[in-house]
Amino acid sequence: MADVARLAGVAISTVSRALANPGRVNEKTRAKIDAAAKQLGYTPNALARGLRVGKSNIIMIVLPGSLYYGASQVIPQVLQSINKSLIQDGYNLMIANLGRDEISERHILDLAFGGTVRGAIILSSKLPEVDGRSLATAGLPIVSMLLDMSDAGLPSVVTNDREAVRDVTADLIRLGHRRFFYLAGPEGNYHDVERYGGVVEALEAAGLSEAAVVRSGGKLDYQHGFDIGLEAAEDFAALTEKPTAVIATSDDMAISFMSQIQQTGLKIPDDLSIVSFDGSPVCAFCSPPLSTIEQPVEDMGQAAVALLLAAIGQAAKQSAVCKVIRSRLILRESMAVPKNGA
Amino acid sequence: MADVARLAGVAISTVSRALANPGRVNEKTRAKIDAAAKQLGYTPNALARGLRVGKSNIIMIVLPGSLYYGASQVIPQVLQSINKSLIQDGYNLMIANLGRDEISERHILDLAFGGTVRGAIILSSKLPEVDGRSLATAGLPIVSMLLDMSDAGLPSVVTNDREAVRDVTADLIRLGHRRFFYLAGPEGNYHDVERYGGVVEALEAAGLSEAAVVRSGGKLDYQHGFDIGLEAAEDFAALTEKPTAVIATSDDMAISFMSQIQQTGLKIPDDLSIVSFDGSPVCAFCSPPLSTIEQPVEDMGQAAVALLLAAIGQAAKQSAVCKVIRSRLILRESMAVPKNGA
DNA sequence: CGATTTTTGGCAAACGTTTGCTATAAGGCA
DNA sequence: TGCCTTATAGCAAACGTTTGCCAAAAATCG
Repeated sequence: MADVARLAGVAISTVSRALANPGRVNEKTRAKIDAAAKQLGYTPNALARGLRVGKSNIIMIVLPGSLYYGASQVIPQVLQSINKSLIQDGYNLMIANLGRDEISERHILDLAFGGTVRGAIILSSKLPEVDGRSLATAGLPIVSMLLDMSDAGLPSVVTNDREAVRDVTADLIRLGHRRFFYLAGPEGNYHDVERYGGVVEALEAAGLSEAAVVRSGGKLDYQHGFDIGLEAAEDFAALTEKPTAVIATSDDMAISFMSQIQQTGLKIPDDLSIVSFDGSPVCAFCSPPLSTIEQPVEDMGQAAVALLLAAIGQAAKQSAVCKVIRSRLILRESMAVPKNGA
Repeated sequence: MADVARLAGVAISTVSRALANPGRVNEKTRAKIDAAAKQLGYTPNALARGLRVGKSNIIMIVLPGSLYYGASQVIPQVLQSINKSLIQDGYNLMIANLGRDEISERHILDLAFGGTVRGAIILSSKLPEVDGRSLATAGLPIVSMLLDMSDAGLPSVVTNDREAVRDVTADLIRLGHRRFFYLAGPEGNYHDVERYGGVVEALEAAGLSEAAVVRSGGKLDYQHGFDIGLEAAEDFAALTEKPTAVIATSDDMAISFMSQIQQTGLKIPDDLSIVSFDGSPVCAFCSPPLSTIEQPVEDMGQAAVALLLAAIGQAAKQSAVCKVIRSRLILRESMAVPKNGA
């Protein structure tokens, strides 16, 4: 920086002000300084700035291992949209994987308490906590994505899962379906609770009882979506009275389930309608094309960043809001009026 | 840190030595210091350390936008395996998207020249370069992944694409196929050159001419894989003399192509065999299940990290090696002896 | 017990910025 | 010219570490 100052013929403090602050310096000298910096190929040292200012420009995204697999593309899309939004405000994105091991937790806490990161976006239900240090008490702005954790004081961005699944169940009822098969994610999981709740609400609204839906799965995590579908196909085969509509909580489940069930001779959608979650592009090319509820992850990413930057902006912690992004049903041929049987 | 020193009853310099360096302090006092640090919930400030030591512990991964889409899961798997490997050595992973815009390039250069990152793993064919600053001259250890850039002096990790596609083409020839349809990625792209080259090599080895293969695509980037497959289906329909085997350079292409082509009444694999690239899990559940050449991205990630850490370790730049990870053909029903026609 | 080695204390400089301060310089206005 | 406003210079402290140095203390050894 001293070199730049010398070349531009100004003081070192002026260079600093020109480069960091916006309006504190005359436009003419700023131009001179910029030119000098460019000529020298000078780039301010981010570590030094961060140290001096007491805050970094790095945001960390906490990803549970379970999100990594499957055709749904949520991870890449989330990362891309979040990174894009962050960059516009001069922030960088750092990845932090959260596993079941204490090491990954400790690692995340080190990042938080060590001043490396300025804020966090978490896609996990659990906040790392070990040895008395907890991410919740790190004094770090945090927003939760995918899961509503506004009760715990974290601003959150979620989709209207419950409503979406309620609507699509109502659609199925309207088509004439009366018996349902529900492919569950991990038991007790936020998404599973919401989605199953939506099914039940729709049933009740139509005067049907919860007995109209058979649950399958619930043991495996979403990352084993394909396996869940396969097991569900076995469960389905064992049923004496077959449901006519399937509601799957991920595209992976739906795809493997459908593939398996078709080999037993069942026709989709004539014998069985299927709808699932996530909006994976590949669903369009299944046979038959699969109806799916799109997760607007890009919008969610943007919203999460907006919330986080707002939280960074204001010192005092506001009350936690929960922003709901509407998901969208992509209707394809896998959903139809039940033709055979019943 | 001063607090920790006081509580442990030692000097501040001893605390520093105990926490940062390994062997410079007695085991007993180190334990005392660790206990004090834990009790106080102390975490060393990474920015300050980085500033003082002159190097950060952050590695940046440069991702081109084109990699983000599709069912192939390369991005998540690469990120996960790289991050996992890095953490074991105390490094963190930062994401840097490389678009076609100058802004993203400038951003990456700022990270490199501003001392934020210690090294980079790039999955892009182009090194950011603007205003005389270039990533190549940032004095940063860099390794290239997916693309062989050892000619340009970058240690690289790639798969044996050419060989893999040569082998599978030879398999197809052995099954009796004589006319081929090749779904290309972007023209001139490293992968496309390698893979197409493999096809031609296999043809020549079997005494067939390059005329035995019809190319389709080449205009769109891999991120539009599904579209490429759809267009290819049109191209295929227009052919008077139909090939009996398809070699697709991504699973996305193969999936949409197969879906489309089946609607014209063609049977797979009886009328047409298909094999593709990437090893997406979803291929197992296509109808028929799709043969695909698995990209061992996790191994590649590990290897890339190993290479990078080695480069960081030794000050002087060694000659650039190119590490080849073997890919694996997952054989499924989409490849068979041509039954009809011919 | 004295000699030697290992460990620690204490000090201070350094890393590259930012920022508050005062003082000087430049420019505009009456 | 004198006064006021605005812009910059120059200085110095601060951010939280690491690290070289030397001296002091402790441990080890013969």
